[in-house]
Amino acid sequence: MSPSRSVPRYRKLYEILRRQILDNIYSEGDMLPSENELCSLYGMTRPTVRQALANLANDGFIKKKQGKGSFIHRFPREIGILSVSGTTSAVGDRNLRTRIIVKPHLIPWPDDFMFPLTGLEKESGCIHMERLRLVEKDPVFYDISYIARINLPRFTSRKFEDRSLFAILRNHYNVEIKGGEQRIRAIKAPGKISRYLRLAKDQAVLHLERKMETNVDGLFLYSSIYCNTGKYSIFGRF
Amino acid sequence: MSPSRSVPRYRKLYEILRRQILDNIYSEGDMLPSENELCSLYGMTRPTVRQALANLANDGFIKKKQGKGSFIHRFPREIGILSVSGTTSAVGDRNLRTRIIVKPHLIPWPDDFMFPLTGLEKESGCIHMERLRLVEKDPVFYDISYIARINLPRFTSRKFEDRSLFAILRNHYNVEIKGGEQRIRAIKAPGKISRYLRLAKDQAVLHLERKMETNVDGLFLYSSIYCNTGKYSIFGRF
DNA sequence: TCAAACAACTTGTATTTACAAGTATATATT
DNA sequence: AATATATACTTGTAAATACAAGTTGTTTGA
Repeated sequence: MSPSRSVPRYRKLYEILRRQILDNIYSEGDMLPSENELCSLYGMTRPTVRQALANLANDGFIKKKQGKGSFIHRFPREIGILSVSGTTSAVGDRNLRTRIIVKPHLIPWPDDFMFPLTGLEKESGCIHMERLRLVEKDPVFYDISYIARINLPRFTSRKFEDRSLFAILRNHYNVEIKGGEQRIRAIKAPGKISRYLRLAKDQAVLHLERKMETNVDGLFLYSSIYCNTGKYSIFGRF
Repeated sequence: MSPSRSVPRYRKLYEILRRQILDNIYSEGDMLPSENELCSLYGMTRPTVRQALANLANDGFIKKKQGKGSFIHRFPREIGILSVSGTTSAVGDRNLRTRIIVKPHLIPWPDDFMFPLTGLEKESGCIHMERLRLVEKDPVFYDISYIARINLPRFTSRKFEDRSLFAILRNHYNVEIKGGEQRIRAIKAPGKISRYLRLAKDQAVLHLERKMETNVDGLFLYSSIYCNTGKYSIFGRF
């Protein structure tokens, strides 16, 4: 009956305000309506409103000041070095394009994988893909992804050209990244990657090995990312 | 009169549980007492207990499962790549020592500083220090710090040998890191730093430029960190 | 024996109420 | 006019209460 089947009210208010902030309804430093105003606007009580605001503050969309109000903070905090939405937001607003180097296909897991795997993951097989990401036509990231084939029907036949891997996982499979861990090194890139990134002789790259947890139990995403930081540097908030 | 002058009750419970977790009272995966048990144990109501638990979950100390309970999660999420407590927790439990290369002293701000500065910062002058950090006797980090001299009396005369810069700021000046931003590159280190880090010829290092926000209005901490990732890699959770 | 239903736990959501504490403005006082 | 003071806002903390929803073990029934 109710169109809101089991979506909490504080969550709905969170989404509404988040949408408004992302759509530039407010500008940097603007004050949100006060908690009491939000209460009457959306017909809920202060604890509910406060939970929504706490989440927004936690995600870096607003900053709260006792006695004053809640203020817009333009740049939401990112998770990890690169944003959860993939590498997209890490390089700002610049034009970012993706070239598939190796289309998603099933392989056996590599022998000495960068992270230990569970039994379930080993049994499920591994979806592997490699993508080159270009910023303003300069190759900047070489991204090697590994995903266990757990509840991902028809995954290898999807088109990955435009939208990011994360967007597809989120929209078609309701998979969301919850957190993860990563190792970072400055190393020399392998020859093949070195050519794709058009590296100078002896030029080092930034190498990330990441394991990402999802909301799906037992499903993790792995990626090995090589970054050419010669022209663009990786930027992140925390 | 009350020894708890203005420290909220949920915060106290947070500190108690955090201390217990850090002191290994529980082991990985253990269940915390239920919310109702915590209520009667510490004489507070569920909303108060829940606020403490929410903060713990947010900091990565526990994971909550509806219908089951709150479970210990050994590794708290870090802020940024390296932990807020400095580089200490980024390399795990290994023996980490600090050598002061350049003692804290007042300098004019560098001309082309890595981040834009406010007028107040420029007027206040800059405390500068350089430290070499060794993991198991291997030099791994070369850390150059810059702090505006805002409300930091007798700062340059303190001893920085043992405790970290962050510990001193926290304990003596009530300065806490709230967030920040950083740029990361893989580059060749300058000669001097290359020698301190005992780098091989042409070996690249990871270079971080960080700006950290604090709870003090207008006070930011800046650091430029060079990491030798040849032997140890930087590990982080998010 | 097996399976469904129930009961007893857990955390999640939400309301209502109250007061404390920080901030800014208007007002009265000197 | 300058300075206190009151006031009306804001967010912060905390209680008491109620029910929803997920999990687990037990009891009941076939």
